[in-house]
Amino acid sequence: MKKYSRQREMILQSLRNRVDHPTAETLYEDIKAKMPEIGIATVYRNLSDLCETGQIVKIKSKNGPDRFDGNPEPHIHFECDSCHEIYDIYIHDVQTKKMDNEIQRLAENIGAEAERSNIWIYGFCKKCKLLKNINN
Amino acid sequence: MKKYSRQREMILQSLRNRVDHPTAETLYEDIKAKMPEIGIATVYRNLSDLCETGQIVKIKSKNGPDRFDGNPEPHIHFECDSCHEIYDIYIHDVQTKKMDNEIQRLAENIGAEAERSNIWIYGFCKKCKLLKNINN
DNA sequence: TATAATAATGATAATCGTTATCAAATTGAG
DNA sequence: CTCAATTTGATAACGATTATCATTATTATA
Repeated sequence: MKKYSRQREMILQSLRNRVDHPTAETLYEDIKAKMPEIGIATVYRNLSDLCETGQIVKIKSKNGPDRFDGNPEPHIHFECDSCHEIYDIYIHDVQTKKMDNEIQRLAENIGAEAERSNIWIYGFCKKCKLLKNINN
Repeated sequence: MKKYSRQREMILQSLRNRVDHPTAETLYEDIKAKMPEIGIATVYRNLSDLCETGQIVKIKSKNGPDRFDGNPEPHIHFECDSCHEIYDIYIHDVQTKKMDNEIQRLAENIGAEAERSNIWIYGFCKKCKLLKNINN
């Protein structure tokens, strides 16, 4: 039976209080400020647990260590080709439903049943797009 | 200046001759049968090179080592929740264009410019869907 | 509230996938 | 064919993550 732990709660809250998608290491350093006795293994262990219960989401980075997303609600990720920052894109229900239908039809192409989907978009973020235009 | 190598060619062809998405290790074992002197470092090195030139694509697996896809043409990946097999979904030009427009609009939500996108669908593949129905 | 069972922790060793190093072999321009 | 540049294969090193395990924290129950 699963027991409460101060550390797990702290890890969850720390992640939820951020808008970015930190690595386990970043989160560890962050938490050590408030909870100096915490160990890195505890951070990895709980991040895994929280993923399994669906409270957070693990993100496989193109290169470098895994990242974590404190928002389990389905949304789209955008990664900038220039600054490599990851942004969330939220869409309204109508758009979501449309997207889901499209996804479902795509799965049917191979006789499969779609449960979830994961969409990544790559390109230039607002900031880097502007910088690019200034320098040209 | 880039030079030809028997090994790189063998790695590319071996990957292209498969319909699955093998790990570097699997590919290495596969190639050793025909080219016993090849080293694992050569496989990793060339897979990286081939990715950089866009001839193949690296796939970040949810857990376990990276996988490689010999088909650089844009397509959608489906991963089965039950057997974890990865399937390709190809879509026709009309569907692709529609999808691209949708992606472009999504990026505009955060003021970004979409260059590429990557879509993963999860659920039950044809085979596992059938098995599930039989057992219930 | 005290006890006891069980789960979680933190330190650190071990593991895994991948990359770096480097002497020897291969490739290709002249 | 020669020679410079690139690639190779063996293996050491690395970084991220997981496993181990004695100690500590949590919680059900007396």
